[in-house]
Amino acid sequence: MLIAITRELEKNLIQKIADRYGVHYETLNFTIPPKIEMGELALPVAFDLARKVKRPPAVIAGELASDAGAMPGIWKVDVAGGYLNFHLDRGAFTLELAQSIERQQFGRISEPDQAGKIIVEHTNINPNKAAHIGHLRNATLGDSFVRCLRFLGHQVEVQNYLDNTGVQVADVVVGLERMENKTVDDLAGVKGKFDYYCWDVYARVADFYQKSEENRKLRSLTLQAIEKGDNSTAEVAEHVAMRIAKAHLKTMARINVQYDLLPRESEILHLRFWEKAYQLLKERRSIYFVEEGKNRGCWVMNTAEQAGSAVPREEAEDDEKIIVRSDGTVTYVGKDIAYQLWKFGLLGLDFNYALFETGNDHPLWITAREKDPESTQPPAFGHADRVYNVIDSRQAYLQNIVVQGLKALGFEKEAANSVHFSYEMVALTPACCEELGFPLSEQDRKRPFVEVSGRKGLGVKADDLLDALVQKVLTEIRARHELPEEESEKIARIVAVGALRYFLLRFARNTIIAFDFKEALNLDGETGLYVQYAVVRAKNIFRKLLESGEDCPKASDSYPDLGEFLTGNDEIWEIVYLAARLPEIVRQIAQSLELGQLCKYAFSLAQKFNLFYHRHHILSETDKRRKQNLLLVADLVSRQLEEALYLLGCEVPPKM
RNA sequence: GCGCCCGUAGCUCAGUUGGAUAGAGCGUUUGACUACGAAUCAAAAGGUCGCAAGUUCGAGUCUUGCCGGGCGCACCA
Repeated sequence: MLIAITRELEKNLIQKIADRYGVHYETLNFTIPPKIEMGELALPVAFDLARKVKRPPAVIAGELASDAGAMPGIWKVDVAGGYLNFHLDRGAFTLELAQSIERQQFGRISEPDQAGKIIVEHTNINPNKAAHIGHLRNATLGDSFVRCLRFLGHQVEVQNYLDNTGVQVADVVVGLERMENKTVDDLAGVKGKFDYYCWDVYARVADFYQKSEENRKLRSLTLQAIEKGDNSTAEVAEHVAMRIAKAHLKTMARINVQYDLLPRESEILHLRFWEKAYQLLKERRSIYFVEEGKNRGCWVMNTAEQAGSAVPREEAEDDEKIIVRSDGTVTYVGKDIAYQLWKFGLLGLDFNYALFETGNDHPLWITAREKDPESTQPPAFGHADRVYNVIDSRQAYLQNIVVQGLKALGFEKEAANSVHFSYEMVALTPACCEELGFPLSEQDRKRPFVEVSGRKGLGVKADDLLDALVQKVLTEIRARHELPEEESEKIARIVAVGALRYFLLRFARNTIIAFDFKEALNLDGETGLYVQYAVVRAKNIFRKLLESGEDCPKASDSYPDLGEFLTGNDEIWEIVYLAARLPEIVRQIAQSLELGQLCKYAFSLAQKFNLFYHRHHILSETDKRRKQNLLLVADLVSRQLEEALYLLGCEVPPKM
């Protein structure tokens, strides 16, 4: 809606500028004036034109203002300095917004900006230990991004890749089989949180490897046994990977994260995805065999900007990334290239699929080795036009190689549409490490943060953090309300998840989150809870209104003096205008991938609403028309806030 | 050594493709519940945007150099 008005305005002005000055712009950059009294949209184009036509900006702005006066949706235009400031028709705009919200459109225009299917891959936790806070950041970023894309009308498929045959799983299997002497049957009998159990085992494997060369050899022997299949070690690996994957899904379900498909590495191997990709890479000469030097016997990809025979061997070596090892096994990057090709439908192969039981109503599929004749028809997976891989920034180098692989194969368009959704890690503050009972070296204690390490068992487990949050919220609820325990717990869960997701999403992607319990468990100030509370307050107004037998206003009702009311109330109009900007914010996020912008938006809208709530006591308002206007505003703000919360993956509790 | 990222209030962080007076939260100080529930609101104090040049109508934002910190650059993923 707002976007439509802006586009219309842009189109008209570009034309007017061309007619009057003979200067042609492709786009115009609208900004927002510092104060709402100055208007809703500002355009500094006169500064730029001033240079081009050699006349003062204020004069140019004045001329454009008179041209732009009679445009649809624009009430008036004025000039300040060299800025062109546009004022919207407040009453008409507000009613249109209210109607759009009532249609569940939230003020957006209906068509997506670009058609085509989008795949978002996120979470991707190695299924060998419990999920930690770093994984939560990945999953919340990925999940909220998916929600935003779907809000904009895109078709999105969410994939959570399971590296069920990798080194990390092998390490835990070594620990279980060789250190703990466990068989599959023993493991099946392990009660309690299996992912926690493996967390501890995994943390001890490093020491086990340190002890002897023989122990270290077990790693590759185990890995080979897993890849080969049909043996007891492979069975243990299968048990571990799937059981832990289920634990991860359960953890993620707690924070409202769901997936459409679980592609497994084992299928990429068994269904020979890699062999197909290997063949393609060799045919197109994207990789080559090295006869001598340190990479002797390997198939490598040259990652230099301009590779050529002119470069001496020793230098070329530094730019080579090994894709196939000298023992003939493929590296992770190789498998990832195959997987990425499949995502775009370029591999000419497909997985088999089976439904995966999750206990919730969202259907989840998993790749399977064999076709299941009994299974219902799976949806058409893959064949994306655009792919986002949510992976932390330390893997930027590898993501680049995958994209280079696509380019080398001639898939330029797909390479350009492969996006590394990069974000920085969650680390621990030194204080947090000590709280967890981890001794730190003198050097580490001086550092701003300490990296989470699964190998050392150093990290805050996702479920533990959530439990701590739920407990904290629960004590707050008990102090405020007398409710049945079950209801308190339900509210506590919603509030805790809101707080957690908001906390993880509010930072910019390339900000390292130095995790600290005090900060993460904080429930004051800029938190998800604050936004939830604003909605709860708004809903209380409408609940009371209904209880007293009055009707809630509808967008289709008549509001005879709404325009006048808003013209006389800049503060209230400012709230409405901010509420209308939700789709614009979401559209920005589709570009910037910065979910923090949505947090900031929701928070500032909630802040303005709380002030509004404080200043205008609606239910006791005696002027009927004024009351109706206030109710309309409260309603539309509350609904936009609820939608923003939904996009952040947060729910609204019935009370708090 | 090469590549990428970050230095903004006491602390934790925002700051759209360069735009109008650099913003939030926490913490500190002070005030507001007989109200749609105060998990709230109001007010105050707090800044050489790491340093120095440059680009231009305009720089926290772009360029270069320097200082300080982080992350990559495996026949691991």
